[in-house]
Amino acid sequence: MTLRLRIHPFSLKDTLECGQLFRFTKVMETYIVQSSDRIFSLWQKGDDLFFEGIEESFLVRFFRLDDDLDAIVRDVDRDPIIHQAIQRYRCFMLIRQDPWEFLISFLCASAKAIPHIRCIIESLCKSSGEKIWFGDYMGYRFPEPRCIGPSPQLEEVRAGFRTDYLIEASRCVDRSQLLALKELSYGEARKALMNLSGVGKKVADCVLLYSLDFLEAFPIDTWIKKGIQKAYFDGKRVGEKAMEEFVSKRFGLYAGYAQLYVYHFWRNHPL
DNA sequence: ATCCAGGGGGATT
DNA sequence: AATCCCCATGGA
Repeated sequence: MTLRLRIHPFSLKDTLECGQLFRFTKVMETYIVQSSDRIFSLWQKGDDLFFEGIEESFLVRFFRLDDDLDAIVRDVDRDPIIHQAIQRYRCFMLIRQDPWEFLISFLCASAKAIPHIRCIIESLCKSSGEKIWFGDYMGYRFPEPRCIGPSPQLEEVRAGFRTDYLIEASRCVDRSQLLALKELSYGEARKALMNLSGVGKKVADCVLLYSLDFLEAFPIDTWIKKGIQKAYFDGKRVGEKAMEEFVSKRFGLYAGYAQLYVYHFWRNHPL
């Protein structure tokens, strides 16, 4: 059965393909998406989002339609630069993902290009077995905690130096521990995540923002760093600490949404 | 061939 | 705290 949802400023293509989500396949104009234990299909026509294989309530959480985007954008829109980014990139939605899957995915992502990250993750899922069908499309489930260990199959994933990160995370972390981080303050949760090897500030902030509802997290990667320096510091080098303080003061409680907009703004229009 | 890709860890300054 | 180097892999 096909269901429909109206979402106004919304681009399904950009939201799925912008690098926050890795497990999807495009068949014509339809996306088959896998996230946590779900597999479903989506396509967009104008302001209408059509979907199969999933209930509406899942998508409302998935695309964070439960956020008051108008209020968030109003709050974050604090200078001409972010204003411009919002105008063009507001149709990009922040996707709320499963913390375990997201953590492992971003452990694979360091110093990698997006297409290759997708290959590694697909290969990781394939290596852990468990086929799942959606119509005549066959996918693989994401490996559960404790299911990634030293093995020939894992070697075949060819994750390079990231392999040890995956093994340790699989040994030390489960979903309940990750979800429990939601009860902590942003700073405490961030510190806790950074105890894992392979998790520094950037990856910790991504996990907090994209899977644990810490909207104040503002992941700073190489692109953002360059953009902030050029746009806000007249091209001069800025220390990590100073930059963190700047973005937190400038963008406030919903800095994560600001990050989504300026990230794509600076990637697509290098200064 | 050489560089770089949504980084992180460890040592050194 | 800032800077260097290394980590393993594949694509440009």
